[in-house]
Amino acid sequence: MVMGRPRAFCTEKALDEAMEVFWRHGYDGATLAMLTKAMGIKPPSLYAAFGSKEGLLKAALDRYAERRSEHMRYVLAGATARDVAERFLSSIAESHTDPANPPGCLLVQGGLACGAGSENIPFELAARRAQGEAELRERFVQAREEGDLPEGSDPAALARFLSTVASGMGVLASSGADREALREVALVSLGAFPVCGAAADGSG
Amino acid sequence: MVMGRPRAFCTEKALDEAMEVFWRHGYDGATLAMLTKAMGIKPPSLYAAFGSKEGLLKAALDRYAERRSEHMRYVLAGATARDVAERFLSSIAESHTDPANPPGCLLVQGGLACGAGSENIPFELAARRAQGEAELRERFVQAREEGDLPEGSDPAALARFLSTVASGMGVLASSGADREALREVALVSLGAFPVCGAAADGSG
DNA sequence: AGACTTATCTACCACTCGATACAAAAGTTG
DNA sequence: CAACTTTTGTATCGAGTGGTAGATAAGTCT
Repeated sequence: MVMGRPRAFCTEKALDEAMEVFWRHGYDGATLAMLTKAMGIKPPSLYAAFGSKEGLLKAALDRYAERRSEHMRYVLAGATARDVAERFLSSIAESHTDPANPPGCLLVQGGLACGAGSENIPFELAARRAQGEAELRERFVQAREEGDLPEGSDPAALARFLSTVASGMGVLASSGADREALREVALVSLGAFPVCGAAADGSG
Repeated sequence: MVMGRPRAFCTEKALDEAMEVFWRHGYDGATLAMLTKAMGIKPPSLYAAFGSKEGLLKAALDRYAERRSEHMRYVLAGATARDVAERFLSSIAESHTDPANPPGCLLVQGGLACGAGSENIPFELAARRAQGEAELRERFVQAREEGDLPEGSDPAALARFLSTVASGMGVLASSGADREALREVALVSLGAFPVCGAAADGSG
């Protein structure tokens, strides 16, 4: 074991609590007092473990990404591109209204606009959102190579569309929309997805 | 004319400047120092005119709503429901990437999550977003009565879908996406909209 | 003119922000 | 045991927060 006094709190548990605070109040709205209270530790412990408030956010985002990667693995394992889209949208509808978490998506709630001194936070969150979109895009590129998507359809555009709807659902959920409302949006959105074997010429 | 010393600044101009600050930094991120500097006035003048920081936001939101109502009048004047959807989405793509304004939508950028003392701000913004959705819904209800929408289609669901995509496009634009990207999303989204005369049974 | 009303400016309030200095505590290593 | 290393709690730092007191300026009223 390493030398020195052992840490008295569980890093993962503390990160989960911090994640919830950031999720509910955004980066700027989350104060050190909120965070330390939720995590059950004092400021010096927080700074020793995570370096700064921004470092704590990044650690929480990493943990958030771990959670989401499980969902994405299931989503990307869909048999067809349309399956993937369906899984993606319904997964978003469920997770964004999971009563175990604050409503919406941490990557959206975390902060689209921040004050002086935290201008890079929105970029950080945007980069993480873009990663999810990239995963979808790669899957759709593969799908098209396998003849699973119509010739005229654009994998990148479809991935961006789904990512955009997911962000919108995050906004909707944070406004208090219930799970059924998000499912409805997911269903309508799926109508924009090209059907395997059908034409996608944009005329209908 | 009313008695007393006349106001030395133009309320509308000042509100436009305040709007931009809220738009770019969000409610919590916008400080009094930023606001007064942008508006070209001192704190006492701000408080005399708008009562509080929250009062200033609401006044800016009212002004924002005025601007948007012009767009919505054009959008709702579309001949068919699909016309309305097309106008709505392309209008959003343009306005959310208008170089004259910060990217995205004030009603989204303003604050989805706020800190202690401004918990009601997200509700305020959500209510204003919901108003746009309601306008679309009423227009689609009318469209369906006029036989302009297929029997199986749900006006409320379509309005909510469009509103959700608009929010998502706001998030996308605030991440730095260019106008062409938003147009692409608008085009794909339109594919989810039922075509007048076609069936809408959700089977494909 | 002089009373009255409203706006503006300087200076400042109490408070909270993120972050830290310092010493005591709790372990490991020799 | 003593030397060393790391964490923890108390107490606080300087900077910035939203908001305001009080004096002065700039108009209208009689």
